[in-house]
Amino acid sequence: MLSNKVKYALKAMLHLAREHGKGPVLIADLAEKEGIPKKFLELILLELRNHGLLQSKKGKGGGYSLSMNPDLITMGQIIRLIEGPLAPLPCVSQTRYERCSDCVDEAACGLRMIMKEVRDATARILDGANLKDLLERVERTHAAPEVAMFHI
Amino acid sequence: MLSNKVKYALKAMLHLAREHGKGPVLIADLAEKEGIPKKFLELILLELRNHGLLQSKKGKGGGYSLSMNPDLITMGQIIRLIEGPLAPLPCVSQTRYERCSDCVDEAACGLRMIMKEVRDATARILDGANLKDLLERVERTHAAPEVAMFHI
DNA sequence: GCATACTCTAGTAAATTGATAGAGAAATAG
DNA sequence: CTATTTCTCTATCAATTTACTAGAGTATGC
Repeated sequence: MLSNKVKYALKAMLHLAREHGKGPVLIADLAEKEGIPKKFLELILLELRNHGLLQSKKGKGGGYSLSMNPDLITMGQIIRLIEGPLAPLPCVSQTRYERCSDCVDEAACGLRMIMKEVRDATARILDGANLKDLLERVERTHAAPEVAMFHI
Repeated sequence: MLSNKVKYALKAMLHLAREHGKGPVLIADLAEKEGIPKKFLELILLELRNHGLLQSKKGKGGGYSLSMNPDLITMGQIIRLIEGPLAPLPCVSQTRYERCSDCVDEAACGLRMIMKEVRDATARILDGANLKDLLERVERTHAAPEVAMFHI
C-alpha cells in the first residue's frame, strides 16, 4: 500500500498538470480542492520542488507550477522520489538494489523470481504513465458517456 | 515494499512446499535453514496454520507441514493473509475495497485508473504463482547452466 | 514597508514493525 | 505415568515510520 504522502503527491502533481500553462497555483487552493491537509501538502510540494519537478514563486501572484511539460513527468518518478523503490523487495529493485541478509543463493530464490516479475510489471505501468497521457485518459473516459448519448 | 514478516512467511511456505510429503518440519530447523528469527517464525507459522494453510503436530516427530498440495497455494493468498490487499490503494482493492475520504469523483480519478492497472498486473502474477510451479521454475533455472554444459 | 506566499526546521502522537519472553498444553517415548 | 519434546498463545517492548502541526524565517511585489 502507498502512503497518504505519496498519494497526496500524485494528486497534487496531476492537479498541477491540469493547470499547466495557466500560471502558478496556491498551496492553499490545491490543498482545499484536493482535500489534502495544507501544512502537510507544503512539505510535499517543497520536496517535489527541491527534486526539480516543481517550480515556485513567492509573494502575490505566486504559487507552484510544474517545472517541465507534463509529458516528461511519470508516476514512477514521483513515487520513487517520495517513497522509494517500486520493487516489493530490495533485492529486485533497479534503483536501490540491496541484498537480503538472509539469502543463501539469490539466483535460486523463487521468491526473488516472482517479485522481479511484479517489479517489472509495476515499473512498466508506472514509468509508462506520464501526467499528460493520464489526464487525456481521464478526459476520454469522462467524455465517453456524453459522446455515446449523441448516437442514441 | 513487503514487510520482513511476509517475506519470512513466503520463504517458509516455499520451504515447506519443498519438503511436502516428507513429514513435518521443525520450526527450529526451518528458522535456522532460512535465516529467520525462531520466535518470530513461530508467530508467523501459527498465523498461517490458523488460517488453514498449514497443519501442525506436537511432541517428538512433530512440526509443521502444508495442509494441502503445493499447487493449491498461491503467493497472492499468502501475502493477503499476512499483509492484506495487493492493491497500492484501498480504492482499487478487490478483497478490501475502501473509498478514499478525499476523493471527489472516483470514476474520474486518474490516480485510481493507473493504480487499478498496477493492482491487476500484480494480482495476475501473484495469484497465478502457486508453490509447486514456483519450485519447478527454480529447479529449471538452476539446472539450466549444467544442461548447457553438456552441449559444449 | 506591509501583505502575501513560499521555506524550512522542529516536534509529536499514534500506528506499525520486528522482534523477544515465558507460561501453558498436547503428544510421544519409555 | 512422567519426562521430554514441540507447538500454542498472550504479553510486552524498543525502534521506526507515518501523518501531521507549529511557528519562525525569507523573498516578492504593490
